[in-house]
Amino acid sequence: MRVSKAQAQANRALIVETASRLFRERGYDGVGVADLMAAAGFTHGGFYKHFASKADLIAESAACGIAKSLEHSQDLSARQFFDRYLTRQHRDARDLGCTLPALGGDAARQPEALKAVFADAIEALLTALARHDQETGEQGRAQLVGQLAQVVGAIVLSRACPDDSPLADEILSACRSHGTS
Amino acid sequence: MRVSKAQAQANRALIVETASRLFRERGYDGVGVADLMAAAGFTHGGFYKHFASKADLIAESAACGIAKSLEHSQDLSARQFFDRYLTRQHRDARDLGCTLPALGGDAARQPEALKAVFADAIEALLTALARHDQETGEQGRAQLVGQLAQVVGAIVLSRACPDDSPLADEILSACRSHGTS
DNA sequence: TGTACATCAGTGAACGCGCGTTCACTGATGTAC
DNA sequence: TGTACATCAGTGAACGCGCGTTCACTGATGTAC
Repeated sequence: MRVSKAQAQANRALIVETASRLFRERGYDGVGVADLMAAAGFTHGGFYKHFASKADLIAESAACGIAKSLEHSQDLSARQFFDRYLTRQHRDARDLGCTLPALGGDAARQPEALKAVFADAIEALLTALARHDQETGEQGRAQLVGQLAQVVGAIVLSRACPDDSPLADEILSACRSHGTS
Repeated sequence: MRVSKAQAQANRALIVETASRLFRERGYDGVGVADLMAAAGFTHGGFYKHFASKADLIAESAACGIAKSLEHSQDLSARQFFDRYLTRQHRDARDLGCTLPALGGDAARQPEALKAVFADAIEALLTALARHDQETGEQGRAQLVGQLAQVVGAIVLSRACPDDSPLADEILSACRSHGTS
């Protein structure tokens, strides 16, 4: 059942995107190669025609997830970006949300190659946010780093609380109103 | 090889403490029951004389880890606590550091019972920090929540960067100097 | 343009391995007399 | 206090299962003539 080159490339991209979503939802250890391929509509054997190993896909899916986040932030000021970041929608949609709170904790235990992807991702996000804030000007990079840390921490802590927990909502709203760091 | 009641209780506590350390370092999926029991100096079979399941131990080890953090914060002001939080030592010693950045991301994918433990932990930590800040007084709870989110996020992001990454250090120092949220 | 053949994306069975959990067993501890 | 027996913490082999990875195979695609 060979498939056209264009189709194969599209299928590969679909696998990466599916992986990015599933990993964010269930973690790197929570998604098997077979799960993942089935979710993308394939059988597991074909996986190794596209990737050398699961670790390779993990690195690629992290880059893909962050690229999507950057697209979404394209036309937002830092303030707008952080305000959307600290919503219940973002908190509750792990699979579609930012990769940093979803997998940052896991990245710490992964190979250096993946950590490099995360470092590049953080750097790219800071650059994008700084670029759209040139009008306000006074926002220093250190302040931006501090704000990013705060919103990432807020999502991590809020998600660690039970689904109906008042604390989960309090964490988000407390950081929303004190977002000027 | 029966063992005295006191010894059995001490052994149980040792298993919980060992688990708390190993989980923080390698994550819940990264430590097997056999690994864990071996690290505590036992064979794996005895595990189920102490715990009904791995999930039960996970919940208990999280509570244990946070209790240790609270002890350490006992005589510190919020400012002192956060300053120690944002050090390279803390960043590099995952196994001995705070449970929130080490396992908060994983907790999001764990059963509600564990999330309840995390929510209680966050609440207890906020209470402890507020108590020692009554002298300064002006520190509102929302501000404290914001600061906690920031330091947790800073450790998560810093650990997600490669070991020798300048960005990893920059994140910590940026949050240290802007810690007044 | 049409034909013959090599390529290779995708299939699904199979591999060794480590996981969480169970179980028959051991022998020192705790208890009843 | 001393003896006989039940208890149960800890041992280590075994269980079924799902994991990442491999492999022989299929058949449409791409290529050479």
